[in-house]
Amino acid sequence: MNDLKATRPGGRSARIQQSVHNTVRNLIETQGRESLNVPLIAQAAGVTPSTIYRRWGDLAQLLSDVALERMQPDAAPVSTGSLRGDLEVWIEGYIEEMTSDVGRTILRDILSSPKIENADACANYMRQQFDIMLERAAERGEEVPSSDALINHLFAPIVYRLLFASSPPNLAFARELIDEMMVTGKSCEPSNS
Amino acid sequence: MNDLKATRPGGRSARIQQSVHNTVRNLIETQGRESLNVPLIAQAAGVTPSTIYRRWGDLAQLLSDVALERMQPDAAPVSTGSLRGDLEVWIEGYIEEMTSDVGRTILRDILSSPKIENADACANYMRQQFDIMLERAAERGEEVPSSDALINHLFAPIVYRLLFASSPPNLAFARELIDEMMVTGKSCEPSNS
DNA sequence: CCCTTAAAGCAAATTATTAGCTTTAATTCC
DNA sequence: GGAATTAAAGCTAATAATTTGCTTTAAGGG
Repeated sequence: MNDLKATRPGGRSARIQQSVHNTVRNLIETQGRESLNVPLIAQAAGVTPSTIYRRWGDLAQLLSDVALERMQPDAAPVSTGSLRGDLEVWIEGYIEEMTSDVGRTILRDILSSPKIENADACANYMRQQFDIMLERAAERGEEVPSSDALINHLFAPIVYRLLFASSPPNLAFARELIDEMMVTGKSCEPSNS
Repeated sequence: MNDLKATRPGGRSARIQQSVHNTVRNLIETQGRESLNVPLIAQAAGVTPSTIYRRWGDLAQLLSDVALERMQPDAAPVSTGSLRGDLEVWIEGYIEEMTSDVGRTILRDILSSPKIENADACANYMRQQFDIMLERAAERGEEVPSSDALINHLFAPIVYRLLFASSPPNLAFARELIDEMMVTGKSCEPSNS
């Protein structure tokens, strides 16, 4: 289910990865993210600190991995019968989840790893969700924008504000972006080839 | 020039802040950002480590401050006689600067502070640049989009890809966004009130 | 089953960070 | 202008985090 490309993924390694990930999530819940450090996590997870340092390198990388796991969709987007409806429901859920301090921290944690892999994986998760909605709409015969258009003009502005704005994006903002989206720029979008 | 809201900004404090900031920039140039740590910076800057810990809290905050300083525009955008031209030149410069590994790291560093202030300040710098271009265009009598529209549909997609895409945005991508921008959605944009 | 080896445990050495106290120098108040 | 005041830096000792070398465990392959 996860990025277990480890050379020896059987049993113990996977067990420890799970244990550490779960421990981090629990500690974030109970103690808050600010107070986390490697020795604390190690003790709570019942492993030795050097295990964490050797597998993840540092706290930032571990938090990034845990945050990425949280961004992985657990289901296909709710189907409402129209692209517009699908987008509204999905974006509503996304904004609800991500405008909290916890949510914004998740995004930052993903980006705080020096490796770009996690950020890229996160973007791909989101794109997949959009693609499902677009494919459904296309099957219904709706005239649909490209997934690039969706990302450029709907998703990117929301993420930009989540990351950079002192006041997070709200539902009204998202709905206006959807409105524009459904009127203009259905296709012929840049694909950054 | 900077966020010197310190209660005692005279002489020494400012000197030390400058010295530390300069040292960080130099060390990033010469040693690379990965190898940086607080004791190293302190020694190179000729201060004691506890000074850095007390003023900045930790390395992430210091790097965030230095990165923010780099994002501060040193001049008004080049004036070309048209909004489109201004945008093209400015975005071209921005992309050239930010698509390098160093550039992308600057953005991430700004976001890696737990305080959102620096990210907000960064967004404001950029908005000011756009506002200058828009005001010029309005004075010339051009029909102009809102700065929100510019941020949502031109700048946000570029930043999104800088942060999340394994392959960074290129000039062609930016030009296509500008093209769309100049044709559709001149006004009535969401302002996230 | 045994052999090989990736990954975990353990402990010592190193390095980073914090905290208490002293000193310096910027600001304030005569 | 010259003390008095105090924010911020320096210094050092204590504490905590990280790295490293070696040992042990257990997964994967003959």
